[in-house]
Amino acid sequence: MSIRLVSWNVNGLRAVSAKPEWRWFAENTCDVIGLQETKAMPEQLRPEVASPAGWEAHWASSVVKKGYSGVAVFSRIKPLAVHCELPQPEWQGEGRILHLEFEKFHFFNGYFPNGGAEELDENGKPIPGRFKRVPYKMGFFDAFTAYAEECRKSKPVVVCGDFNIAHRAIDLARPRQNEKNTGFLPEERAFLDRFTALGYVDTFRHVHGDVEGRYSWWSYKMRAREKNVGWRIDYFFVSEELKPYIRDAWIEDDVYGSDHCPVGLELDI
Amino acid sequence: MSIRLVSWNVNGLRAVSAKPEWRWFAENTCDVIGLQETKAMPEQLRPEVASPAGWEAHWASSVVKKGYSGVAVFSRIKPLAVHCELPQPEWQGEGRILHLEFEKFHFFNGYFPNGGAEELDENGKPIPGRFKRVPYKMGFFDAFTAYAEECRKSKPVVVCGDFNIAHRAIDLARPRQNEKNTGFLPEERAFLDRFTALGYVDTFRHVHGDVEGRYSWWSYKMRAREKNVGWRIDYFFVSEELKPYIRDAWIEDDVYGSDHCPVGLELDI
DNA sequence: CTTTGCAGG
DNA sequence: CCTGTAAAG
Repeated sequence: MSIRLVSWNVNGLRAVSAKPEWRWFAENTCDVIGLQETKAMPEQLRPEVASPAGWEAHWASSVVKKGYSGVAVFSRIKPLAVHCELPQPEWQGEGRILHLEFEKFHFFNGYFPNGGAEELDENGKPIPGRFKRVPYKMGFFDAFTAYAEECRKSKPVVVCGDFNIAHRAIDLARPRQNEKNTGFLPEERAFLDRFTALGYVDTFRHVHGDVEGRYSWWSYKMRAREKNVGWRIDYFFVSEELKPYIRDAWIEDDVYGSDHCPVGLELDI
Repeated sequence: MSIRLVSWNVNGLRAVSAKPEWRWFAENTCDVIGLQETKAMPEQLRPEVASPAGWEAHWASSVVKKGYSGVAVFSRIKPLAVHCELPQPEWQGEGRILHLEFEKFHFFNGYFPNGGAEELDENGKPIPGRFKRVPYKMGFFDAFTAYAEECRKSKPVVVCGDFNIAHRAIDLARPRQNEKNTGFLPEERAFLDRFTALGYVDTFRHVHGDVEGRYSWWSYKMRAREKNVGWRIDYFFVSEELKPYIRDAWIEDDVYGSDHCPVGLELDI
């Protein structure tokens, strides 16, 4: 027995679900699908997208700004409980977290904040290395980690989604050029150091070791994807109690339709 | 000897000039082309669009809002003088009028104001028949007429462009349904009554009489164009001194690429 | 570069 | 419905 889970930042579910690439969903044989950046309320989608037969669908949508952020989880397994967003109002409203409690583990689907644009000084010139939303991003990660740790007291944890951080130099094509760009800032990388030190295992690295050139996001600019100038910022982490049960972890970089590709995890269970 | 002039509301010159339909321009054998709703500054266009070889180009662009309104005139004949906008500052800034003085006549290319959306009452409900910009539209027409009459003292006048008014019931497919819609309001139609009473001749009607079903604009909604549910709101008027010289006037309703089609005039001269 | 939102027509 | 804009990624 095994359970297969996949995660995909779709960059607009209305757009993706109108493309031929959306057959990815119909052809998918996994048990749980976490989507990020849905940028839509379910009622804005065709019924077969919002409520596909054979799946239970859950949504967390942005209420602070429409067409922004948003996550969804489709599951063939009925969860014991479902929670939208983090517990504190401070971190609610952008539709970033769905928490499904399954029999054997807590499952989190997260669209973690982007660091945003560089801050501008009084003269309107960008301040190198200072990004508008990095403080919010770091606070969000801390709040998430505290909640995950709390949940982990009852059973193991699986976290997937777009972390908007490449952990190590090996996780992006151009590490040196990006040391002062959000997504690879020292303080962002340090969060993933702390997170993994708590016992959250990067399942792709666990399975594939230090393989190079495997990414999950490519800028739409400069034909980055055809040159594989990418970043690995989409992850499946499991709390280390589940490490013995990791059967496989992968990156579906043959799937197009978004600037991200799906990533997956299979657990023996 | 004759001179041929055409007028086209392109609904975005950047968009049209990227479509195959823009071959209309390259294949055009006329002497003067007036465009409306260019929605662009010439420097935003490819050089062969902004400054086509063999033509003199003139532009009046909106300075109050970018990507809005805007007119252009391409001429194979060098004008004696060129004036942008109406003389009074009150009616300037939206890029609506180009006035080229030729040897035998004053030529005006106009994008006359749209009546806008219905005004809302205190409860946010639309007030039937009350449109936000109809007062501005009527003021603009009066200012234009005064200017044209002033110019007409020195030589005859040719006026083309999008008037955003259907003159008579015969000039739109659904007159009854539109009696309370801007474009066919009594006060708008009354302006064209006054304008023609001053001696400005609707050249299409002069040539074709009361022919029905010939329109120059179709809503993009409801497949109006394939059903020919249109309006004739694009005109060539000439002051009656030129009436003996009208050789032809036409509507190029086989030209696609905009919600309007071109209209044309040939004068013996 | 791409997806959203929105104004304007 | 289509063209522009802007914000966000």
